[in-house]
Amino acid sequence: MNDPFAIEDDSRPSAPWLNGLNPEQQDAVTATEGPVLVLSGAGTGKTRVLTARLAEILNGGRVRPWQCLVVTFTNKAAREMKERVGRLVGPGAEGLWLGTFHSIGVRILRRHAEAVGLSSNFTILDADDQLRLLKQVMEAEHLDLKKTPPQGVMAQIQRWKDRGIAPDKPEVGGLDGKLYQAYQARLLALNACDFGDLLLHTLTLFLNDAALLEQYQEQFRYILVDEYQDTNVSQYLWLRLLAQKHRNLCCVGDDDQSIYSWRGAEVGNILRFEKDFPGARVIRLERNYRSTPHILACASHLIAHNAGRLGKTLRSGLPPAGTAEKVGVRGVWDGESEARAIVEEVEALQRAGEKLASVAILVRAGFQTREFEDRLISQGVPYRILGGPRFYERAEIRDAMAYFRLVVSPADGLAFERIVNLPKRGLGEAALATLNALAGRTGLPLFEAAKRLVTSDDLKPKPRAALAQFAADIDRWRATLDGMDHADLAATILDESGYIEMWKADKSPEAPGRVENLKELISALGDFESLPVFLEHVALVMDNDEKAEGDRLTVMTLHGAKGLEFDTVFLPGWEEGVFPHSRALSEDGGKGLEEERRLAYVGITRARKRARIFYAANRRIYNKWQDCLPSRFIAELPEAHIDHVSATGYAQPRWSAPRAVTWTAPAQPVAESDFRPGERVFHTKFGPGTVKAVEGDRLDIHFDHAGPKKVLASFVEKP
DNA sequence: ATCTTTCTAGTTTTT
DNA sequence: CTAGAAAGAT
Repeated sequence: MNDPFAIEDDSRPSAPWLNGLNPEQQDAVTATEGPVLVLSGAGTGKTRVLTARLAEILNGGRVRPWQCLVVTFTNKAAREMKERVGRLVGPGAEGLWLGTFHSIGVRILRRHAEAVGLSSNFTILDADDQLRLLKQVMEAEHLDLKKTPPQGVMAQIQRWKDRGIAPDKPEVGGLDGKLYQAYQARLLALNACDFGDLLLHTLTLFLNDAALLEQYQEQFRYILVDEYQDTNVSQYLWLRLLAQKHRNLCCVGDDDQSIYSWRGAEVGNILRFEKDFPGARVIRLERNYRSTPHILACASHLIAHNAGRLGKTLRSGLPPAGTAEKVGVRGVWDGESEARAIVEEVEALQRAGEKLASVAILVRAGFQTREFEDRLISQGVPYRILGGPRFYERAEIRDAMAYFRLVVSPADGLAFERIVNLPKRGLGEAALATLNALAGRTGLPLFEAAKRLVTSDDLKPKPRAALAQFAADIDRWRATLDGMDHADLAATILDESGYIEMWKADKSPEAPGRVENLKELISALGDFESLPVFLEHVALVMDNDEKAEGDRLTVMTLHGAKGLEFDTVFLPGWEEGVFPHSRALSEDGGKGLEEERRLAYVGITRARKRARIFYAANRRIYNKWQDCLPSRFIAELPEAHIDHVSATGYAQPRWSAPRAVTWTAPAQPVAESDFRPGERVFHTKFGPGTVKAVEGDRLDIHFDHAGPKKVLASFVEKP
């Protein structure tokens, strides 16, 4: 991202991190004192500014690295930042507090766990464990899990936690509130935290202990926050507390790229920054160094339809290039022809010498990847699909991890329950009920209770022997924790427990893959110093470093694409109901629609050179054919910057390089005015019918066999 | 205790 | 339609 228009600041020759920055960027880097909000549009060099700012602060020699706190949202962002800061500042960055909100939260919480009723070796539960725990709580309350779905209750609990509301607050009420309290009590009893707790507990800690808060406030003289538009209330409160003393808080974000409100993110945090931090400076980064002017114009025009923005206008910071293509908008017949058309274009790009790694297909929802995968396979185009179940979320990995967890911490009841009968040991409901009763009566962890239970005659001989064997195995493995190499131990556990054998014997098609994953898990373990260190890492960093090997096309969701960029981006499925998604449309007050529009904005701005939008006239959803209307977002694009070719033929195909692509209109182009109510027509899918009403290019047709439907005029022919 | 049938829901998912 | 979960059958 070199800026040809950058003004070199000669007065600071000793600040190489300012080299090549434009004036706004320099401003954002050097305004180190006081609250600063950096509104950073897509492709405006945000990460660079953040790193340079850090270099500015650290190299000024005013502070030690451990007095700086840098918070990111993803582990990936934290990793990248660490790397870049290391390169820019070198050993001067040693000791910096840099990490995700959650990892920083854990770090603080482990030091002061007792103050919130935990001990410092607490376990961190993932979504799966959380839900199982809540189910147990609800079953204990004799609730009908069908009438009150645990997922719904969990969502409410999560919402409270996201908003920084502890279970004892007055806002917490109703059945959900009661369950929240019970769930939280269970977590404490298990010495466990869920993700929300990592922030909520830290918040409680600070609020209950003014001296401790003061200590951290004093320590963090400079605070930097990335992706500020994605913070939830709890994170916001956390930041506000910590920044109160020195007020050197710099938040970087883009309200137009806030796409996680359904996960608790509050755009409001960014919108009200100036009110919360009086005297805050707001710096706008609007020079985009990524996309062509056509792409920028489309993105800006589209996002301008949202109300309640802070307002930014992206301008190109790139030297003008006369050859830029307009943003392509293509109407196709159905999902299959959409996949065919896109893959054809991909192949043409490939022939023209483009790298597949610089091309992406960005879909709204996961199910859309399927038709592309089919087509890419049949055409032999190398691809990777991102966003499936993540490595550490796979059942076999979680099972194996449960074994490790139980060996490391015998009190981990959730791990115990998960694997006690896996592989099958003949320990069913009856045996577990007996065990649970004992654990409940004595207050012992399940594993301890199991050891006691097998000394009695409360179980039948068979399950009793099985349970005794299981407990003995776990204890035996634990005994070797210190002496044995941890990767070897892990392999031994999976072998001797019969777990890996279970999958090897499994005849289902996915079983071999699971065995492979388990082997990968063992080898990944080698990179860590011990089993406990590995478990902590996995709990916080759920992703497995994607090895982006070979030249492959990427297929992923729009959400997954945030922060990435590609030369060419294909955006399929721009139809009402798909994108914007119907469920987002039914949300209150247009909020959902605006977020969908931001998602569209994110999608378009991923493209450097080429963006292609597709919409289909028909789509099969749950095996039912539905006719679709083009997304309203298409109408919101500026005509001068798009090149719209649809079956209606009202736009000229201006297919710029690569040339090899031919556009085939699925039906005979017919001018829309040609149809009159009462006229007989023929539709390739629905057969013959009679026009009932004409609405622009949409026709209400009563089909002889298929009944009444709304279809586009372009897909209808005169008989 | 485990296998089999029946039912239901079905966006996005940084930690 | 179809995957996953829960209830019923053996």
